[in-house]
Amino acid sequence: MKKMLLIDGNNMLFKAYHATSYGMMMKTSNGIPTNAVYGFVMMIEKALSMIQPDEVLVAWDSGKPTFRHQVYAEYKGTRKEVDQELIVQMPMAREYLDAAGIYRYEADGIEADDIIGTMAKRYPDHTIHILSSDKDLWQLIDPTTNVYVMKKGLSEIEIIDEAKLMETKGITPAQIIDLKALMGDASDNIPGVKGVGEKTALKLLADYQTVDQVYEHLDEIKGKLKEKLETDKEQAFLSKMLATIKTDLALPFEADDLRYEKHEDTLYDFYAKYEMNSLLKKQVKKPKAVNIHCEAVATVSASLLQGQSMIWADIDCENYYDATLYGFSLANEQLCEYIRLEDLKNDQGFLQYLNQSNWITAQAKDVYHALHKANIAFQDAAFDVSVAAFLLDASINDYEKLLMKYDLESKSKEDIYGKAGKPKLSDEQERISYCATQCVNLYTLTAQMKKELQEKEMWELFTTIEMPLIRVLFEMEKNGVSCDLEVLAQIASATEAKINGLAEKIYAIAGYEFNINSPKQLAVVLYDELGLKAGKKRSTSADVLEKLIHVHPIIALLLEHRKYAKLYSTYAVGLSKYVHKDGKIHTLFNQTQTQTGRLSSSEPNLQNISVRDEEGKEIRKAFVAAKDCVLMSADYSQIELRMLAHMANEAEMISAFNHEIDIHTKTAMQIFDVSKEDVDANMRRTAKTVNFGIVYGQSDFGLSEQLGITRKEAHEFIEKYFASYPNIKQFMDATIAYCEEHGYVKTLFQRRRYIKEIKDKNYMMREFGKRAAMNAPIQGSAADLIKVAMIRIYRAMQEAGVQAKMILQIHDELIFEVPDAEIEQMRQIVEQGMQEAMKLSVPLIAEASIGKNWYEAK
DNA sequence: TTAATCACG
DNA sequence: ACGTACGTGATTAAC
Repeated sequence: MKKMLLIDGNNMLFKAYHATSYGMMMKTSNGIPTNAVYGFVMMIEKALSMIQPDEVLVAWDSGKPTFRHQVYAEYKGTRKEVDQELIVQMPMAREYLDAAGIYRYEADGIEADDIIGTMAKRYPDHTIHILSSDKDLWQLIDPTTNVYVMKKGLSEIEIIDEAKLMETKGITPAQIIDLKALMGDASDNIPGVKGVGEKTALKLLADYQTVDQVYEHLDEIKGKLKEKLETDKEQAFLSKMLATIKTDLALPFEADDLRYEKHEDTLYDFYAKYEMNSLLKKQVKKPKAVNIHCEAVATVSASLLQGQSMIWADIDCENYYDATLYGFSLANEQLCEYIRLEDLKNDQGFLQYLNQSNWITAQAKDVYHALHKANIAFQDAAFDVSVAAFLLDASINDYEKLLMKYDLESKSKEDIYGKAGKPKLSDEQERISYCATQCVNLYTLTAQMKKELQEKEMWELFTTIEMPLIRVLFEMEKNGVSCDLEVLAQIASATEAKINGLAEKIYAIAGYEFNINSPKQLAVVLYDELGLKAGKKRSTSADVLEKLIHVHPIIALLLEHRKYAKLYSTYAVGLSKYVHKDGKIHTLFNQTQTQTGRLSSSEPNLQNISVRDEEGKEIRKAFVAAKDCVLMSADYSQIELRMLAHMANEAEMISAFNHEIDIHTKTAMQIFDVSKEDVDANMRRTAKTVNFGIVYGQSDFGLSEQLGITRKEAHEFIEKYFASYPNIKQFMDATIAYCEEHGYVKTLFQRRRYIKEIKDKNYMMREFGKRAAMNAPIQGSAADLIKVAMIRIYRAMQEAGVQAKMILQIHDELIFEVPDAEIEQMRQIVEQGMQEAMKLSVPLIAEASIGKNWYEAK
């Protein structure tokens, strides 16, 4: 017999919401609540795996009030308000069903119960499974129909059948209607008899079976109960009618339409969109069985050393600096071989091949590091599939995701090599087989990706920027930056003392000791113990606390404590853990990480070293130049605003940059309607905030929050801004329109950022999409620009044969370690390289400065 | 593992 | 009526 699963959508979603809405609400990083949908998914997945149905239907209540609602309203007045957090998740739950390929139905004036009742009775040759916590549905139970109830939140399911119903309540399915008629059901808009609960109702039914019988024998009943029954007699019969589920609706679908099969790809996207990471991980694709013959050889066959071959480095999972290289596998369309590290060092053919810039790999930067550590010379790879995949889809930021996206065999690398920091003894045969598989994967991917990059006009970006950049980043990581552990240690101990002193004062005010680093405990102290007025949320973040700084003396102490705690743990102590034996920090520059095309830096992040705060800035004194060298820092002046002026072709702003007018002063003149002489420091500061805000697509509300002014004033500033720079307004509008049409925006170098949120049903998501669309071309083009500059400078340095080294990039800033003798030569190379990286309609200004350490070189 | 916080451009 | 600035990474607390 076929199995049909009928799900009461509203009931399940409500249940899920209330089971998950205690404490901290589950939300996406953009603030969309997802708890109810998450619970809903969990329950449905659970039911699907338990029942293994052939057909599935999720029925929803009518959006418009039904007859039952209207009747009920007469007795009870208006219905209870539903939480906004739940309402926004209703369309999301439907979105999930569509992604999962589960049939759903709703129609005006029809309730879910009646849809379920009709389907249950229409197919006596099916086994019917109903998923709902609504006891009303128990009236549908028969030998081929049972009801599943979620128990204990989301994890357990209880099955109710005829026997179970008799056992627990002592009634038959048909008597459910009578039960409801007597006891009512507030959640289901059934009034019942006032003052009669479940216990009384069950007793009456035990004696008289039905409501009709109860009233026929009313004379046998005594006292208060009799009165109650008499008073609400009409209501009891009305309730019976209301509680009776319809089983004869005309529905525009049949069992065949409900056939269910799992939709892996669309579900993956859904989970990713709403950041349901635990579900995302379970969404594994079935690996394809690939059987590749690959053996370890002493010398690589000649056929693999002609033309383009795939090369996969057999490296473990450690950070590049500590990683172990075992060997390489190579493949072309006919052949696949593996060569051990000790053998390849004697294989002249292979060593030569690596110097031909004709090889293809993935995560080339890691391969460069491995080759370098093994003392093997090499030329750049011709094609890095990891970088290519990232350009085509920025969400593909690691190799496992790449395999997943292209549906290739995926044996986890960690299974073979162990995790970073916890390597395991690997089996050579297993490694060879893994590497061979990846080589074949490279083969599959390369042709496909090359075509796609060309179609999307990103081939130039790929070959002239991203591929050459790999070498530059490799060199920077290898070079590292010297770090003075003594400076860090000094800051650590000084900071620790301040932290302890501040903590004591804070405890004295609070009246007891608590963990100041715990936002939860701190909120209790501030908003409960000290009675400070909480805003919307009981936030303890710095921007909220700053508004309270004059309200209570503890606030200033807390802010200071925070500052030093951060300084201590992240910088003074945190950085020292990354100093290698060579006295240097070797950060990672991630090329395939950000949505906009910027680099990111990690392990440690050297792109967020303190600078705005004077005491924090001291950390920069720990970043020092080698003996007889200086650090040279060169940064672009207002690169994003210049990029915006160029891309929007905004004459007024371009002219300001061409005449070397301070752009914030210029904007202040425009939005305050004053002459240059009348712009004071405060006006310039405001204009600066507006300039930045515009780049981020900020709203008047956001600007008013930022500046501490009224929303109206902020609105006027923005109006003035767009009136002064009309092409910027036009550019922003055109960018959004382009994104809405194509689903992506692009940079000067055709780098794409796909923004699926732009078409989202959810208002907040859509607004976020617009802001991201406005920002990405600007941020991304600036990222393209500095990448070009880095490559040009790297080449110029090679040509000049300097000893100087590029060591850091901080988005609009490059840092070099420069021998004293090369300072002027490098100043020329660097400034020219940055200024001439692109020809824009505004001048690009970059200035280099030097110092013995990073603090001085600014 | 996730949320809150804060450092940077 | 609602909610509100783009892009990152590290640390800590708490589940």
